[in-house]
Amino acid sequence: MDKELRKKLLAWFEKNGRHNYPWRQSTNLYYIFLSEIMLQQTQINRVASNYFPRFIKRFPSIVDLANASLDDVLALWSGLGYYNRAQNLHKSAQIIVSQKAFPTTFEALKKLPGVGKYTASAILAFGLNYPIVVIDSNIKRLYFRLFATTSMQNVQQKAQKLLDKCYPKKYNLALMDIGATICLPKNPTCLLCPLQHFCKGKDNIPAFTQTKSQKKEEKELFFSIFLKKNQIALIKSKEKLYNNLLVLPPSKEKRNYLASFTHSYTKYKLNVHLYEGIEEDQSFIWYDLKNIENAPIASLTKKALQALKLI
DNA sequence: TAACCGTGGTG
DNA sequence: TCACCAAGGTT
Repeated sequence: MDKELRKKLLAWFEKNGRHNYPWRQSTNLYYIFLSEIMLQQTQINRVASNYFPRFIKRFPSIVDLANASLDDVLALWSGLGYYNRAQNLHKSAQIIVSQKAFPTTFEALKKLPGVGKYTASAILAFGLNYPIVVIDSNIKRLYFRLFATTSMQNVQQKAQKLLDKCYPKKYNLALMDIGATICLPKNPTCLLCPLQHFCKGKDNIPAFTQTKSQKKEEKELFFSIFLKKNQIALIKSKEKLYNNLLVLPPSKEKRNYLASFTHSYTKYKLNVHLYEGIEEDQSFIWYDLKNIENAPIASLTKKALQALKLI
């Protein structure tokens, strides 16, 4: 039974797998590593069409990345979100270069900052064709339905048994691609699925589908705008949010109102208000507006500058 | 362990 | 329009 499933899976993958992404056509561990970090909780097309090629062009090798400044890495990451990933990517690159070899064991990979259980196993399976079970959210959803369970322990056991130890890379990529294109969270297209005859949960999809709903929380944010000779005052954030990025200074006194806009992320719905700055601070970093494309800033900051028609 | 970390696409 | 969500990790 398992053998037949694997055969169907591989046949489907050869024909229908998403083979065109650049990191899939390479065995360069740096490419695999970079793509895995970038793809965490991020839409694949944004990575494929923009950020991945941009990074490879600017930092062709892991040595180039390790030697770059954090500001340059954050600037290149600007707009992609979850900026700790960029900082951990940078740190990990430095660790790997200092060790003079790319780690090739699960334990060594998982020690790298920003590399968890999923990423470590993905690098082993996709980069080294190492026989290991890979479980991301796509594969988890697929396994829940295939095995008709909602227990991760159950999934781990059954997945270990099902794993194709001859073709682990293709096997895991196939499951991921089916999860991403067929076994969707809502309205999966079971009729197109090569595993439909093996799927124990296909007649009761909702029972084996986890949903995460979170209540929105509205927040008001106030920032100060200081302008001087086509330069704007920014500060280096030391908060968890946007840590080490350049952000607008917070506004305490609210006198000369300039503009407002909204910005949403995870459970937060932000109402952002911009006021004319009053008192300058020594911590200000005066940044050339015409060079803002190369700045380590978040989308929120860019939106503010756009609301003021400064960029 | 549950909360937190971003953003833009999508139906 | 807006809730959901996308190759998770850290604390």
